[in-house]
Amino acid sequence: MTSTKPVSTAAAQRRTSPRPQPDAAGGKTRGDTPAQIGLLAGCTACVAGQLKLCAALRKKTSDPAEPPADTPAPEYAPARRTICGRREWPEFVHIICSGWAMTSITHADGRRQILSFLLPGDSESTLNIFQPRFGRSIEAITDVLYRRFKREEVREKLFSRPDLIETLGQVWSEEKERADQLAIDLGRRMADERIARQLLELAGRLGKRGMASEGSMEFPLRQRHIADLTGLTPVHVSRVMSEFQRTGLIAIEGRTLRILDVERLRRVAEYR
Amino acid sequence: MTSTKPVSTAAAQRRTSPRPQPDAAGGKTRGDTPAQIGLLAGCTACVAGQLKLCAALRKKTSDPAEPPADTPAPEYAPARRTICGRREWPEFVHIICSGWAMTSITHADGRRQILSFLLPGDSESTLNIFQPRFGRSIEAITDVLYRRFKREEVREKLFSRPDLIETLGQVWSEEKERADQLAIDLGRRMADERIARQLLELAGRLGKRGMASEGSMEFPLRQRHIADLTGLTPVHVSRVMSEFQRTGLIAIEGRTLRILDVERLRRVAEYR
DNA sequence: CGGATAGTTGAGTTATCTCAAATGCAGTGG
DNA sequence: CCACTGCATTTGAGATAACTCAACTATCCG
Repeated sequence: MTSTKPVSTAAAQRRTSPRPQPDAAGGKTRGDTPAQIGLLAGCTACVAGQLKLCAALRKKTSDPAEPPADTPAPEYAPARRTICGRREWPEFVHIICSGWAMTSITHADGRRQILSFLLPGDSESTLNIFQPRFGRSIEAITDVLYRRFKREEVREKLFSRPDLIETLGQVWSEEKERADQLAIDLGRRMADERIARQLLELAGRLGKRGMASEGSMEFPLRQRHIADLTGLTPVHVSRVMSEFQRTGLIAIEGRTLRILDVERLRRVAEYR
Repeated sequence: MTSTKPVSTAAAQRRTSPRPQPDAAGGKTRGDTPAQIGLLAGCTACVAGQLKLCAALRKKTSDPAEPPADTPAPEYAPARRTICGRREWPEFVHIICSGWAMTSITHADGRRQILSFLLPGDSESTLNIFQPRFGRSIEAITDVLYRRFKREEVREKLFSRPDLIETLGQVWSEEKERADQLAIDLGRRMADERIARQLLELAGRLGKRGMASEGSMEFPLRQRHIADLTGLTPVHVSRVMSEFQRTGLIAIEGRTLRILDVERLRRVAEYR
């Protein structure tokens, strides 16, 4: 891969996408730089996908007519920046507004396991609300906008608003489902299956957010990211993905990934 | 279990502990056979460890003086029996009263991943409360007593009792933590590390429940179980555990496992 | 242009798997 | 009480998926 064509980086492509639309869900954007406001268009994606945790937290009551209140303004993190370090006591619940991020755990000897990629609307883990843990870190993959909700405030809201619990339950559920699937992948699947599954999984999640069409999607991940998610080596990821491209399953150009043959990719993903 | 010695099955040992004490948290035991009542002493373990989900669900209000109500009676499942099949729509939230069980996912081709061992006080997954999923199954490892709470009722209670949310949050949190740790183990650790860690983990969980002392514990797991949890082959598990025994890390007699050298085992568990 | 990061490819290594055979042990039925 | 069956474990030998090391290329960015 890595075609010889003049190419397009993720950043470049993002800059060419439609302009601001001052945040469909009505959040405050005061104080943001123009670039940041541009990124905020991602909130549209949150609302489009059924990812309502952020929206739910931003309403003071369950009355949908009530104007948004006490919403933390989005904050900006450039690609690769650590949003919450592993030695940092997580005082906040983070929700991604736009861009890609990830949560991971890193060993003393450098081995790293990515637990999840975070897309717009995702939170690092609802676990954090009740019992924050050391050792996990949140890191921006692309440029990212995110909101930080104070843990204590979230807890208070939770106790006073039953509807929030329902929403939280959905989010929790999805989160746990993905964690379990990850465990199966890591424990009982071959490298090609793992990678195929993660590509399909990502395509699905992006699709829900209107961030993918016709099997074509932004793909800012380095092979190192895929390796650390799937428990493989970057070298091996390279071999497998090259093979996928050689056999016409997928195509990668610049930072765009296209799934050329979903059916066949699904077959790879499901049966060894 | 079911050893030749008249002794030391899980059930037998539990029966020798202080008498039924008609269930510390006050649950009804009417209708149980004597054997089942014997097993119920396990509830003591639940209460001893800070595993209060079951206890919390069994109270009608948050007032501790209120007598227990509408508690489902414990049900019995012999070893190996499937408690909730993977094609079964999980209408209930299951909580283990005594014995060992497990949740797992099995592929079409037979590969199986155990997601978690369930000890007294554990639930298959709080995920079930909000969005039950197909594909998972719950299976008894030893003889087991468990309670089935109707999902709908649990939900209702949840919305009306904020204190329950706090409890649930704790359980979530622990559950997710373990799921994440499992992912790291599977993705980024060697076989001996994985096994050592699981042994320590189990020792810890049993310890909290007063089911282990001096590093000695009931150990009803077949090597197949360990293999399916750690993503290894039974053959390889055998090799590693034999090595552990040969080098004096652990000792296994009948269905009892003793950790002989915690320090060294920890070192194996943490640094490759 | 130079330096850094990302990906590709080859060659040799290794952790773990597969297959297979042998042993032990528990439960069953005669 | 014994032969028989089935499961769990052990052990050996050979196979393989994935790893490591290393060199090379491509791409990005100042």
